[in-house]
Amino acid sequence: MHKDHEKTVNELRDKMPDLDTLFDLADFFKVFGDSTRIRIMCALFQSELNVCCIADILNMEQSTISHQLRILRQENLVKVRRVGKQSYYSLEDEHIQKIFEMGLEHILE
Amino acid sequence: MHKDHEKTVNELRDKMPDLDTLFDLADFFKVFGDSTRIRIMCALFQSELNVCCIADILNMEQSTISHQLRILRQENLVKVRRVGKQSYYSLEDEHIQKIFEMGLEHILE
DNA sequence: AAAACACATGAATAACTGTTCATATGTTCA
DNA sequence: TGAACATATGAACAGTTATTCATGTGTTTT
Repeated sequence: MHKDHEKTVNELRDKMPDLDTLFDLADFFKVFGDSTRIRIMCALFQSELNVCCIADILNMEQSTISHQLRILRQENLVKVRRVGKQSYYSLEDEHIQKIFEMGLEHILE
Repeated sequence: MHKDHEKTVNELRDKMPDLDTLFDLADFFKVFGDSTRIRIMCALFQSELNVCCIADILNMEQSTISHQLRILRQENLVKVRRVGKQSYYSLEDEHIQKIFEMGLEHILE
């Protein structure tokens, strides 16, 4: 390894975001990397929905949906509104839809 | 389950993208969901780099980087340019940086 | 109060994923 | 041609993750 190489490496490394930030970012995208969660988010683009409704739409078990909603909650992608027996879920903000759409653009090229 | 509920469920289901598309989308985001790959992409935002250079920047083994670059290649996120012994990697398009930045925006809120 | 309902959650399991080690491929240079 | 170098790749292993089943919590209804 020459001096030049070493210099470039150090410069590039310094310009990168904190390691912690990049770890958090990976964790954030990890949430988008599962088809069940993607489908849940996709359903929520249209309207607020309760758990059993989501389970019906995706044709999956209520337990599965609940588990995945917990993960979406933990990463602040969805919020809950409790009304009696039911929990109504909706998207936290519109970043999510934009990221979703950019991904869609990419794969449809 | 009442009629109304069933109707809503069917309507929402119909408005969603194909299941195949959503699977592909999840696979696409899966690539962003690993810190090593995120760091590789992040390094490539700045300039084209060869494998050992990336390994140096991230302070990881060459083999690890090669394996992850293969995954990035398979999802069309990076492209390679061979020059003699070296393989120079760069980002396929600027969607990637936008998605990256949107994710960053979200987690820094 | 008891039954019915909506949802959450812990444990178990099966499948997947990232890293490492060893090694193979292909290129340059002496 | 042979040694050195850059990269790629297969196999193995450890760690992670999604789903299912069983059950718990909390709310409504009768």
